[in-house]
Amino acid sequence: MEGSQQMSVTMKDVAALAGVGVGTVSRMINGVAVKDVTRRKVEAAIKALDYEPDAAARAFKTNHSQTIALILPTIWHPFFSEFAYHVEESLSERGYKLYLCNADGDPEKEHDYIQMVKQSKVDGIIGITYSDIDKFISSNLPFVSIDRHFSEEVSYVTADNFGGGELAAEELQKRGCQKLIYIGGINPYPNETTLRGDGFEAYCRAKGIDFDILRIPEPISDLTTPIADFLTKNADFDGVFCVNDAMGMDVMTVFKKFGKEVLRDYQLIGFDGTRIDSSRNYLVSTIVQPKKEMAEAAVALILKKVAGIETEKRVILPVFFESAGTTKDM
Amino acid sequence: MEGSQQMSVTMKDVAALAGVGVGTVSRMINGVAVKDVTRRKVEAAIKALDYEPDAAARAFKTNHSQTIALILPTIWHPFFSEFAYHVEESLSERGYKLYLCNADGDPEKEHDYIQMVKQSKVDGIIGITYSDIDKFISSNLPFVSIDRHFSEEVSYVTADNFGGGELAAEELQKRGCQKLIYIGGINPYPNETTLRGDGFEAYCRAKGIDFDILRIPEPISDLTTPIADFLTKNADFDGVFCVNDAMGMDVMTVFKKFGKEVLRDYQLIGFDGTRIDSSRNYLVSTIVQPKKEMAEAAVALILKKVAGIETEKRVILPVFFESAGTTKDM
DNA sequence: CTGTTAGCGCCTTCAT
DNA sequence: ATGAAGGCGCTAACAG
Repeated sequence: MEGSQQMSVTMKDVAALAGVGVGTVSRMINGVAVKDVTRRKVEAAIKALDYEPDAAARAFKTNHSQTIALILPTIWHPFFSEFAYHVEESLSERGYKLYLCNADGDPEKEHDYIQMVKQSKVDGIIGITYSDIDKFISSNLPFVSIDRHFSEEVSYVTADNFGGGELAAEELQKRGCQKLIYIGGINPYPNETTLRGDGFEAYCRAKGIDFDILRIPEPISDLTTPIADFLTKNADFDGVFCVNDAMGMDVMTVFKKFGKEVLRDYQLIGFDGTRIDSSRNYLVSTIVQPKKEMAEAAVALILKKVAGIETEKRVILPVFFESAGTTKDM
Repeated sequence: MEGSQQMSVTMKDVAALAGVGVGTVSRMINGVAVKDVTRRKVEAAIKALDYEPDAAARAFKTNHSQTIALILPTIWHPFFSEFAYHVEESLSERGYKLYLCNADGDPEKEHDYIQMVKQSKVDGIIGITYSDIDKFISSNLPFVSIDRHFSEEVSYVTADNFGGGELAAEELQKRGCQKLIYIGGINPYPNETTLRGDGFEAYCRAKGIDFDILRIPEPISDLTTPIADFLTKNADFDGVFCVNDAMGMDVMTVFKKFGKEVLRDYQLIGFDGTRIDSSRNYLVSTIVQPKKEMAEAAVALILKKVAGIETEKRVILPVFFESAGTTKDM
């Protein structure tokens, strides 16, 4: 680091020092063909002046900010933070920046955010939204949705939720469970997670497995009451599949109140593949969503759209099972 | 939503329709006093045209992007993601956007990021960096550090780590522990977390409590070996304090291999206050860092600096204890 | 209080 | 392949 320049040095300064026109410098920066001797002169000037292109000016001029907005319910949740981690990594490798937007599941906040990022000339949006947002997305702003099917215009990336539900039922069955139950939420905005229960149900029916389903209306403030109700009619289960890991952990806590211990009285499988760290174990046995692959697929899609390239309408990625202490070893 | 305009409408269009000069429109947007009748005309025109100011143009012109960059090791970690959540919330309330930067603890990536965000005219940086980064921060870019003391120029926000260490020892003692141990890491870049062990040690000495300390060099790839070594000399402990919750969970796993069960054979307190969700329980008994308050303090500091206001050099926030299943009830 | 105007740094024709 | 010049949308300084 030499002396820190007071005023920022512009392309004009570089051009002057190199004895060329600003157009030439601009072309160089943008990787357009330039004669070799010229290139060297300009490069020397850039280094001498410690010139850095002004990203704000370029964004202004080109209407491209090299920025993608990620809108999600809350980064404070392992699934979203892991997903966001991979999105950010993938974007930064390509020279893109990331706006982080927590919408808290609030449609109004989501709308405000979309307005805000539109004004900021973001190049595109990756969104995990559980509310009805599609009408706010103008068709000319590239948008990729996660876990949510919008109109025909919008591409989306999702894990194989239906297959994951089937897989969960199968893994419980393989471990000797006789009576399975599924516990999930239900809310007015349909989303792909509903398919987890559907897959579970389909598998049970196909294989003739005894099962039952509990869908609790969201938002869920109290889990104890609905579960207590449910247990009066279904106390004999020995295998539990929950719509996600967090629910699974809560369910275990509630079951314990009713004298049911995991492993001793039942086995449990969650969904997501939640862990607090890349090097640590899953919190419960779980159907793992391939978050890294999903993130990379989302980034690939959005950048294609930014570039004006036609993309596939949807990407469905496979899930897999990981045992982690709430199912028996085989 | 009316028809979507093809071309973006500019201030000039608004001015023309309202029959005023562009300066007037600009002033209005920026909240400068305007005569009431004029204001109404302009507001009408804005609504009629569905005008939105171009944030990129403003950033270009003013050199302020209303954006703060948050640089942290990885968002994929509950402490950072909770912290980031509150930072984002606090910023968005004030009309600021947030660039999320995962540096992975890599000094070079941190450096690249600082370059990148400088070019993008971010207004300031909030950084949680565990590497030696201060030399890259030019003094004219507002910077607030978390958990890390840099030069005199840089303000920082931190929890009371020393007091937290004392508190952990006290809570273990109150619960009847006779022989305490501390387990933490140690690395060449000094940071505030070291104070947790120091506070623990100070309390034990002051109260005449039997204790021992294990500091494992980072990065820690294997916890079993150092703990096995340590246990040969210190098998009789009944209270454990870990530098953070994640370490605490790992330590419990290792102890189990050696036949030591938490609660039965020892009690354990971690640090951070890790939970996967705002409505869920802590993963272990823990010294909770007030992440929301820390985030708000960091935002307040950085925005003051952006505004050119003198700020306090450091903010130290109090911690508190929360029991969650790895300590006995009292 | 308000209209007019000069750029901010860069990209992009348009000639050359 | 390159230099010159216009203008992106906005703010701020200046005149009125």
